[in-house]
Amino acid sequence: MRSSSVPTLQDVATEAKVSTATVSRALNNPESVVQQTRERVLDAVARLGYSPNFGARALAARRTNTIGAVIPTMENAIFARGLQSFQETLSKGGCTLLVASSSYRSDLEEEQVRALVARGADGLLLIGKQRSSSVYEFLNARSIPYVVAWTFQHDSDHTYVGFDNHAAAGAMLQRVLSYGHRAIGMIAGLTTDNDRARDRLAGVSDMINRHSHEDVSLAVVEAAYSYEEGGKAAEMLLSPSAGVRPTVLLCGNDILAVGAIMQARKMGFRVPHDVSVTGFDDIEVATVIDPPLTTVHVPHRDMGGLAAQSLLQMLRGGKPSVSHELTPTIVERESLTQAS
Amino acid sequence: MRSSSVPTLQDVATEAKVSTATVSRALNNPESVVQQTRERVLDAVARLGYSPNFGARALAARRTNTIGAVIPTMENAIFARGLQSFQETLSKGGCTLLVASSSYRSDLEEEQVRALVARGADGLLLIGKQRSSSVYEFLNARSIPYVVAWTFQHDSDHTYVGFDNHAAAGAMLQRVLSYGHRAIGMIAGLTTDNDRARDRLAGVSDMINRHSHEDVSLAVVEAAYSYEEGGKAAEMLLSPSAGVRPTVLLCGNDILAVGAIMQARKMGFRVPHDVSVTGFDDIEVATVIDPPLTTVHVPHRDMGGLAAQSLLQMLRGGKPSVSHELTPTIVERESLTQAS
DNA sequence: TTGCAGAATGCAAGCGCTTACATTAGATTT
DNA sequence: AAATCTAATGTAAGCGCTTGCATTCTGCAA
Repeated sequence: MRSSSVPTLQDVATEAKVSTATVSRALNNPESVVQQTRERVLDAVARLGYSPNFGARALAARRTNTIGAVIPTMENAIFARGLQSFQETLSKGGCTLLVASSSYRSDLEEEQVRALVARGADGLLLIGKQRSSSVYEFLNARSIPYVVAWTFQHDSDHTYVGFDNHAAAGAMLQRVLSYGHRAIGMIAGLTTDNDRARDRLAGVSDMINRHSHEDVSLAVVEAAYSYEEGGKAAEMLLSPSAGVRPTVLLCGNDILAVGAIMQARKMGFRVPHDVSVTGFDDIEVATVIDPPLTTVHVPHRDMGGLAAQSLLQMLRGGKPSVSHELTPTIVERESLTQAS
Repeated sequence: MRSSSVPTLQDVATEAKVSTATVSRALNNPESVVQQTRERVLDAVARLGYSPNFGARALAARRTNTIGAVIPTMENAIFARGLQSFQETLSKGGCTLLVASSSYRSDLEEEQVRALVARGADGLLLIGKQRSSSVYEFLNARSIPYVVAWTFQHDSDHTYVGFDNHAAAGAMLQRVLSYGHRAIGMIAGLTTDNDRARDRLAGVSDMINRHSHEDVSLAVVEAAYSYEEGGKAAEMLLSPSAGVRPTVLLCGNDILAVGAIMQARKMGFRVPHDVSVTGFDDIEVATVIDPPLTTVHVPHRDMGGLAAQSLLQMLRGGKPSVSHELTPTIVERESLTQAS
């Protein structure tokens, strides 16, 4: 072994008095090597402190056992749970996860996709359905499998593992209506470059149109996904100057909802007595805030797990995986009550 | 170009009618190639949709321009801000960030360190000072530079970019005492495998010992870093069966503090009137919760930026970087008031 | 025109690993 | 004991890129 340097496969081979091929096999495919040899090799590995060179391995094997995920943000918990189970399932399948974030910008997303692929990602997890077709072309040209999650679409060329944001938001609106609310405020996520936010907003407004005979009003404010922005949006909707004051604030996700609740309180409103608030996602904070949030529960863990399984399967079998549609449910806690 | 396959450097070279060396230079070192050639090459790259193979590049160049970071968790916002600016600075320096998480377990941390290095990380960001010396040995044997962040230690062999958790927590305790509190409750983070949590706890209790003549009482509960656990801990400390009821809850971080505030409310206490609560970190939620949290502000962004700079410098110059000690400050908002 | 320095480019040797194929050793049969 | 088969191991050819060194251009001075 060249002193002062990192040990290579060759060094291990010399140390164990076998060929590099045998070392490689002993490491990657242990049962193809006889017990005694295997021990000699592992011994040498330990003695030398060898660890394989990822680049070389990737180069030679033409695969990296790495899956990439491009998520919009790591800054809040929205994607954490789903990603966590995605990762767990992947790792059971012998794959590592590489995460990149796009900051909700599709140009950055494309860049990150390329970066992950350049780093050798064998497959990709993409969030949401809105992106330039060049991303798909790029991936297809390299026959890199991918799964689109957090959303769902019928009759598509792509593999989806997600749910219908439009329908789920519509269902929540119906629930809200059933509580007697007619003055609706909605705090939507920024709809630019975010089809989930857009679908949720559309789900609500489409459903309102269906109930138009009931004289329902809708005021919408868009807000970036942070507590603070949620609060600001709530302030706009609840301030006296804003016309008819909503009796309920439907929020595009739980972060916004929590921000809204806190702001409503600061303004002297009691939640839900004076104003109801609903969320979307059902992340941890939804159960902790006072009042506990009535929200749309998204089966994030299932979604992550299924997405990973699909990807793994596409990697192994090469067969085009089928889409999975999950169904969110409404979790009633205490932040939604009868219109006052 | 072999049809149906991903284009390689060779393909680009052929297409541009130059050698592979020239293509490589045109891409990595543009000024070493004459304008006209460069254009021909870039043209060919675009036409072919070429993107370089990371593994091959790493193998040949013996560097990846990748920095790894092993953080305890991605699940909450504690590390988000610091990591964000770490990333930004890195990317200005032409490096990519690879993140792995250790789940607050040092065996996993070691594993992740090896994984990142195997993936070709040129340098590493480590959180906290507690880890097996074999990690350092491993890194040193491979001469991989690393920076230890989120903590600080004088006279150490390692490069630290962080702050003195012990002192900061002590300072907060002093502030609390100055508000007249004598019955102190502390909700500490889990101290196993977490030196920051341990230092903060020790900072508080050491400071109390210094004030022992003032008859100060301290009750401690440890809790995992989640709103819910923070709430449970608060419940234990505030329940009537727990002996003398604390008039203030010092929390190991803001997440715990928010959980504690919410729980205190549920139990019918007014915050801060009946019980004060303090946090640590000053993450976004601290400003949004009601009442806004009095907490220790940690200069996360500076810390991340400095850590990245140090690493970059060690990578370039090879010179051992110096440690940086940052000073947290106490931000007074509304959750801490006079003892009742 | 010739010579020459310096810039631009090409050549080719690896980087550390995997894997098809060749070889050898052991077990089994005749 | 020879022949045959199979399992274990070795040989060596790349994988796609970078880079030291050799070669070929330039432009300019002599």
